[in-house]
Amino acid sequence: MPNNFATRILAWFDHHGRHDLPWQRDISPYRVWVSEIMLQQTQVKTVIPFFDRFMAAFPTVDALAAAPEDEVLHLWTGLGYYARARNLHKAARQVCEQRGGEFPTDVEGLMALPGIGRSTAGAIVSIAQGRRAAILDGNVKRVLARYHAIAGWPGKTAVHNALWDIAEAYTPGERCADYTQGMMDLGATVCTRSSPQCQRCPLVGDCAAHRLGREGDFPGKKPKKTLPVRRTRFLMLRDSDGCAWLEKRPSPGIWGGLWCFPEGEDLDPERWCLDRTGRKPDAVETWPEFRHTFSHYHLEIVPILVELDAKPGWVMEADRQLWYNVRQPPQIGLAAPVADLLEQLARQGQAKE
DNA sequence: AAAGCGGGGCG
DNA sequence: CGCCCAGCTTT
Repeated sequence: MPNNFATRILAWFDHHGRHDLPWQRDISPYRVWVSEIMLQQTQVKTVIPFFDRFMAAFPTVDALAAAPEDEVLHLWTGLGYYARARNLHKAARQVCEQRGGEFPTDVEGLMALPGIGRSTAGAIVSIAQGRRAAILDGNVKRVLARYHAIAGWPGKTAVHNALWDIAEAYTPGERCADYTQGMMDLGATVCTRSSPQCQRCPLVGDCAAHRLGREGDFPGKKPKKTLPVRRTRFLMLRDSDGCAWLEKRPSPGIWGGLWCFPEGEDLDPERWCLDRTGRKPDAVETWPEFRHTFSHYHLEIVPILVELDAKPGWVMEADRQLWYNVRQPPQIGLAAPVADLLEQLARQGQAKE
């Protein structure tokens, strides 16, 4: 017999939960896994088109495992947190090579795969495999922190552990998949970060935060700190064919595995061009600086367009350097500001024609 | 423009 | 444990 808490969540889910999300069709561990990885740090509305494109390209874990990493990152371009894509790809290869394409069926086995932690493992076990397992994503954290008025920022180990204990206690053995989906839906649509719709909440009668009139105080805020600012130059070398020079970033690291312009704070475009091509640039144009913000610093980027009237004949390292043809874009992963600048270069090229 | 979101890896 | 990893939405 489910506990009272779970009973209310389930009854609410039946009438008000989301039942038509793309990953709720043709449920499988693979589809739930991909959706859960994409949903880390990213909202449902943003994920849906990426999920659909990803599934069309890689319908099975075998298809994903067989794909080149560049293609996986290409389909992740714009979604962010690219380590998620690299881990997804690595895990797919592990599942295929070491387990014949079968996913582990328990939380511990799933957590051994790169990119899968306790919560994501719980989601796969409960939603895809229909067995009892707890999750604790941002939505569930918010619901539980408010319901029990748990003080403190969940990033602190003590708060985190307390929330996990509660999550485990409420997770029912029956209809665990619906309960898990229901908790996520409740957090996403009713128990929202700002302006929660408490009158529509099945837990309103017992919610400690609501009773105190302090919904906004839970969960506790992350201590804020001012982000440092770093500066860099992007050297956009363009040849006579309109192709741009890109280099693959080392992995791990910022934008690991993605393709980017040569970049550096002290990079001298004239010097760089002369050193690499043996000739001076035919035109140099400094574009307006813009800011790109990471989780831990701001990056002020100055793009510098360096034009060559010829096609340089130097030898490339094919694995990590390429000429990007804006008219026939290769299937590779691009850092968001790089994708943006390439698009501007393409538009500029069109205007000239 | 600034704040908030948020899970997993790693040292 | 604290820090490292983006990019989107909300305010």
